[in-house]
Amino acid sequence: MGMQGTLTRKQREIQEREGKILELARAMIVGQGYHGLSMDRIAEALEYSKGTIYQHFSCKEEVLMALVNQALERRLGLFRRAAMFRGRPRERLVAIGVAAELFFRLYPDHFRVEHVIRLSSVQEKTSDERRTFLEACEASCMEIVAGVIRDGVASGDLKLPQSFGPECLAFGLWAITFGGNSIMASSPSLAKLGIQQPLEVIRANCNALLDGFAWRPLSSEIDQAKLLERIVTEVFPVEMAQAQLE
Amino acid sequence: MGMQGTLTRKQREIQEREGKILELARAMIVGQGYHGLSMDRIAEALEYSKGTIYQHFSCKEEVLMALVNQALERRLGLFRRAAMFRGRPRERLVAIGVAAELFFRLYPDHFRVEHVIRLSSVQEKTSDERRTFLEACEASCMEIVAGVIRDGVASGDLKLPQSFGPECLAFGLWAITFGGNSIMASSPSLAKLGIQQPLEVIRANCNALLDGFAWRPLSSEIDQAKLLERIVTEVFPVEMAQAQLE
DNA sequence: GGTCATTTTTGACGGCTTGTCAAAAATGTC
DNA sequence: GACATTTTTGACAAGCCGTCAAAAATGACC
Repeated sequence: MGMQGTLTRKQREIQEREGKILELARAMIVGQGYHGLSMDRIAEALEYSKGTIYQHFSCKEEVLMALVNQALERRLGLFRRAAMFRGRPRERLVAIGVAAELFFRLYPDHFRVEHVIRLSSVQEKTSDERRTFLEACEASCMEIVAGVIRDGVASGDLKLPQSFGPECLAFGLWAITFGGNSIMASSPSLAKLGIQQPLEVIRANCNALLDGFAWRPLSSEIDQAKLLERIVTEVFPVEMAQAQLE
Repeated sequence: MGMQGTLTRKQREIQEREGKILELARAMIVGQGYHGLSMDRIAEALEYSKGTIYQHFSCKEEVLMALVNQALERRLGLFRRAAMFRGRPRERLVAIGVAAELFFRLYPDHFRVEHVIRLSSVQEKTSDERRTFLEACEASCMEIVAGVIRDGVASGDLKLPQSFGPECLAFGLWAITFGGNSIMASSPSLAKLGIQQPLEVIRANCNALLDGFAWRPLSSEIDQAKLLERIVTEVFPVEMAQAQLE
């Protein structure tokens, strides 16, 4: 039997099946939460036996973790592109903020899945490999943001207090966006609390946080609408078109 | 049979048992996550039959929701006390920040439980009563914070941009603290990412956010150590002693 | 004390889940 | 076509949730 690429037909078949499993698993989680993810039902729906499914993933948690890895990888890609935006450091950081927002709007399923895993007890049963991948993604994201912040300091636009490293500010932005998105996803009555456009509010709060460190140019010194326009057209033209449709 | 208070002996017994169930359930969740919470094992450990447990809570989710209600009530209490701190509005807000931090440090189990419920699909199966209680707690917390912010605006210390209500700022603070705590609880390698003292970092970021809106007095104009000292001794003397011991 | 309606408790049960593993089927090589 | 290897299968053990008829405890009344 001839080789095509480096994989046999069988191996390709198996890879394809793994994709189908993950696809279905994500739909299950998004539809009915982690509780709704059932290995039995995956097997039934895909018309394989349970044993076959367990050949791919040694347990339920492993399936979830694989989904999370996909999600983190995807976001990391958006961050990487955003960080390459041509502009002053603070503007590049805004671009990363747009990336985070796009991730949430475009792939809510991915965010949902990430949200689920932030209960340890799930992580504990997963393989070292996937766990270290997760840590690596987290570290990379952090590094991208901290890098831009360092650029800001280097360019003289920003001066951070003693004992408050770039990572600390990166953590603050991370906390706002992750926390904000989490609350959005889990507190359906936000509008009743007076928050009509949570994503815009998150963006404004991030801006205020940066203003708090007097990072130049201040948000008031920037034409926000114009900047967003530039970011979208230069970095995320395709994604934004997609987001518009929803 | 005489009455004592307004409850019969039996009714008191039942109430006590409910307490024990919740206590045990919390320990299970904290120890092994939501997945580790088992009605069967509760019944076994408490030496009652399952039916009896189900007399108290109609399903697993209801148990979890009861725990969350306890937690939210507790935090709301801390917030209420903090908001009564005597000082300028911005200082009162710092007091609320201390309350949030204390809640996290003193009752990590409660936070953990709250964290678990922020995956919907759990909420869906719970009773209306408990769900509305949760919403009410959330609304009260929001109202307390927004109230202090309004005081800041009224006193002239703070000027918010058009179309950015007090609730929006409250949401920002909520997002930072909830997001920060969530990340802390689920990302054990924070130190590797350069965050040694996450709680202090959260506090600093909150301060920066307020500085971003130029809320007077700015954090640089305040003797932070002294202010914290005052808050602790005036509002949370007991709690702080407890926190110290850990 | 004894009777009896009401409340409370019990645990076997059905139906679902995860994860295992020996046996069966498919595959590929010679 | 025979044989070694890989892949798939599905019955199985063990665990879970939630139900419900039957059993036990309670308490009011005589």
